[in-house]
Amino acid sequence: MPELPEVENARTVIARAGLHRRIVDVDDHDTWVCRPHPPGQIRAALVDRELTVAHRRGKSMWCETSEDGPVLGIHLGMSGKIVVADADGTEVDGGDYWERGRAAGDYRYARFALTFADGGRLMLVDPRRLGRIRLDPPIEELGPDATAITPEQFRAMLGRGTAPVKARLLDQHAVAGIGNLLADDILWRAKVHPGRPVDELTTDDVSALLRATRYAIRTSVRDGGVHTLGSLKLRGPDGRCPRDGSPSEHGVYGGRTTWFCPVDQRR
DNA sequence: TATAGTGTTATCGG
DNA sequence: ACCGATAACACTAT
Repeated sequence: MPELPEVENARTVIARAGLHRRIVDVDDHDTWVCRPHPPGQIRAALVDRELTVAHRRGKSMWCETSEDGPVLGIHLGMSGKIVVADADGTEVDGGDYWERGRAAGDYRYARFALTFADGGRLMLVDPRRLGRIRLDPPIEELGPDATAITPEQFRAMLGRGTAPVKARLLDQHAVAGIGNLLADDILWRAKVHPGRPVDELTTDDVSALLRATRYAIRTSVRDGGVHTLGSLKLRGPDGRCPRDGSPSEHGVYGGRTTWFCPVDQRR
């Protein structure tokens, strides 16, 4: 269930195991995941080419292809994973990132796959089909990547409007790469209430939010996931604030369940 | 058995 | 036109 760190891991899986291999077949029959492309369109565009570079911005990935081919956009959605397997189905890379209880070689949720000349495959495995594969994705519509955002860009991103700050942090057009758990961690760390309208943030709030964003993104990427974030302790009916031990509260902001400390994070 | 969910986007309303 | 809220997508975990 990817946040930015897991997407970066997936990008490295592609970079390690999916580049410079001739594509001989493409399974693009899932027209929901591959929308708006009709079946066969992505296949026709990729067969006999290779992936040459794997990029990431926020939670979106894209690969350049050989011979001035199209760009292949990959988004993992909420349940997608990249798995590279050998011709016999043995996982070569990405296979350690998997839900419990799956039998080895069970690719029933592969929604898209590239087959290489040696029979190996690169798959988007995605039970919920919330992931997305498309040609020439509109990367330029994304905000600056959360790992590289400058203070000026950060201030501009929060800038105008009446949106709850949590909703703005989740807006991939404003800043790319902050998901629900990272947003809660950033707000908790900065001691800002998730429902505060962005145009009511003080200069100190903005500074604290920038520092918290830097910290949360850096440490979660370093740890390979968001599982080490302190704010996770806020979640659930028995959730408590790791700083002061007070019971957490929750609500919906920006359409997502939000857990916060009512003592630290006042309106 | 019922409900919520680490994401995005089309659509609707103000 | 801009901004924000909501539903939908399909399956799993609790």
